[in-house]
Amino acid sequence: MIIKIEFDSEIPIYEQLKRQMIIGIANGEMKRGERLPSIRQLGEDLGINLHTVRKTYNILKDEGYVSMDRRNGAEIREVFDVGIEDFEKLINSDLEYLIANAKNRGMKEKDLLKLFSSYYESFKGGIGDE
Amino acid sequence: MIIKIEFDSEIPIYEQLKRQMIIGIANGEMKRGERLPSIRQLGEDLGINLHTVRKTYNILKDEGYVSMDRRNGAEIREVFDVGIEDFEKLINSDLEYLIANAKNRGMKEKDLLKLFSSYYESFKGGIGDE
Amino acid sequence: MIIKIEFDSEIPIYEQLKRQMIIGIANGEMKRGERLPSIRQLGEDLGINLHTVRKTYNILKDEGYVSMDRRNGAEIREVFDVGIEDFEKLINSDLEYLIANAKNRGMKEKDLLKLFSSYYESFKGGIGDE
Amino acid sequence: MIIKIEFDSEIPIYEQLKRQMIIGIANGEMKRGERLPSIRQLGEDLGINLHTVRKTYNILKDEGYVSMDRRNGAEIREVFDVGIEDFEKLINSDLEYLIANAKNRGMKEKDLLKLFSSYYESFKGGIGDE
DNA sequence: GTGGTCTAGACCACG
DNA sequence: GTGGTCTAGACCACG
Repeated sequence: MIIKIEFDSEIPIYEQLKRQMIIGIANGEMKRGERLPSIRQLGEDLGINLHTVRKTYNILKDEGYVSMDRRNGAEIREVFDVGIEDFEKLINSDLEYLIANAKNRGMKEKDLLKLFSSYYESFKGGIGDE
Repeated sequence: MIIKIEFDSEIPIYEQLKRQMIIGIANGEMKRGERLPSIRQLGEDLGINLHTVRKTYNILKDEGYVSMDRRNGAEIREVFDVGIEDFEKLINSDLEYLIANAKNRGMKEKDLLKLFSSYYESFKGGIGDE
Repeated sequence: MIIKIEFDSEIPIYEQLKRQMIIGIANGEMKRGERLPSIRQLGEDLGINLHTVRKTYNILKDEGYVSMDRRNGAEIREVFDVGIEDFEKLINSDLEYLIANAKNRGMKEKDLLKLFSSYYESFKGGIGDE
Repeated sequence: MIIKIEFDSEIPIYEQLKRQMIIGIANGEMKRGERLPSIRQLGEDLGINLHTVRKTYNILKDEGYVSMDRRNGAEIREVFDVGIEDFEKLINSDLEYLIANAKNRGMKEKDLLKLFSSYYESFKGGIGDE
């Protein structure tokens, strides 16, 4: 899986990394139970500090995506059962703003639904489709 | 239009304000050509610093939603033709992440589409529907 | 409120700090809504790094004890409504072990209950008694 | 006696093992003078490293629960007279923190006492009741 | 002035 | 070899 950090983005590095990993989980590039690279390794590969990688891993752990221990390092969890209710709140607020923006910009409901479905399509075969 | 700032949110105040105004534009609470309250007035009403309000107004101006001049203050523009290309990038990246997250959490495409349409519905009558 | 860090303890500094603050909340030395010292200030006072203090504050925030923002710094929340169910699990496992140990050591139920009540007594007037 | 290690717990394995053995002693599953399984055997049964088992045994020895020699292996001691003063310190600090947390969370003294007694009850018949 | 991010590097605990 | 803790210090975002 290819991860690309934009160093001059206003989105923090740890957040960029988190988002790309979550997308990687959705589209099947990362499987349940799969072992993640070590914090040190990934930091080196991406050219970022290991503390920044750790922060991302810890957030993914808190959100239920990842488990970590000193024996096996970090890995994708088999089930994502943590923080669902927090997620519901988040998605509602994010989605409302996103749709408002799209509508104001003149995007028709039909077109947004199409865009929407094409993303869902691109994630076929990832987690959630078994 | 009622605006509600959560002071202990992790979303910056200027961003909360921006989002709510964009939602207000989408659902018709704010019309094209409508004059916005003065920076000083709005800051006072919301109990926030006027630098913060100015920041929001400037961002809305940069994004093409608002025009500002010394005489008339700020008002909603008649056309939103600025910053479209930035918007395209943003919506694509945000939407991809949002859908990835929803899918990983076990939300079915059908249910997300429904949630999605209900938001679109709630914006009936606002800008973009004329 | 006096906080004392043992630098050669096996309990991490951030955990020592957290525990003492939670005890301070229980016994009324820290009140709901009270402002905490800034991260920098407390780090200086205790002779520890500000990142260590930040870690404690962030944990207390995650556990629902503290809210933080850039305007007011950190403060004790008015209600502690986060993470209750996690706490239930934790207390059960900790309590079982603690009691097993006490019983093995020859401590009688009566004496442990007495110790127990004396702690509860010492927290009279703190949060939870209003 | 059944021991269950959670490999993705944040509590170290040697500590999980120690706690469960101490609980087993309290509830009578392990008796005074009883011989413990060999380090190698237990490690194999639990699927953990034998260094880890050795660490637990050594700690239990240091705390006065277990005696070890080359001939008889490890066994539960007849009297637990070592490390009492350490235990006193520990229980006081742990109990204070536990009760503070419970109180802050809104748990009433009555309910905590009830929980407390139910654990004591569940240990009826173990060591400390003869 | 407040907390947040990021880097850098040392040392430690676990297994 | 893995992640965890702690320190140190720079720069930034928010208000």
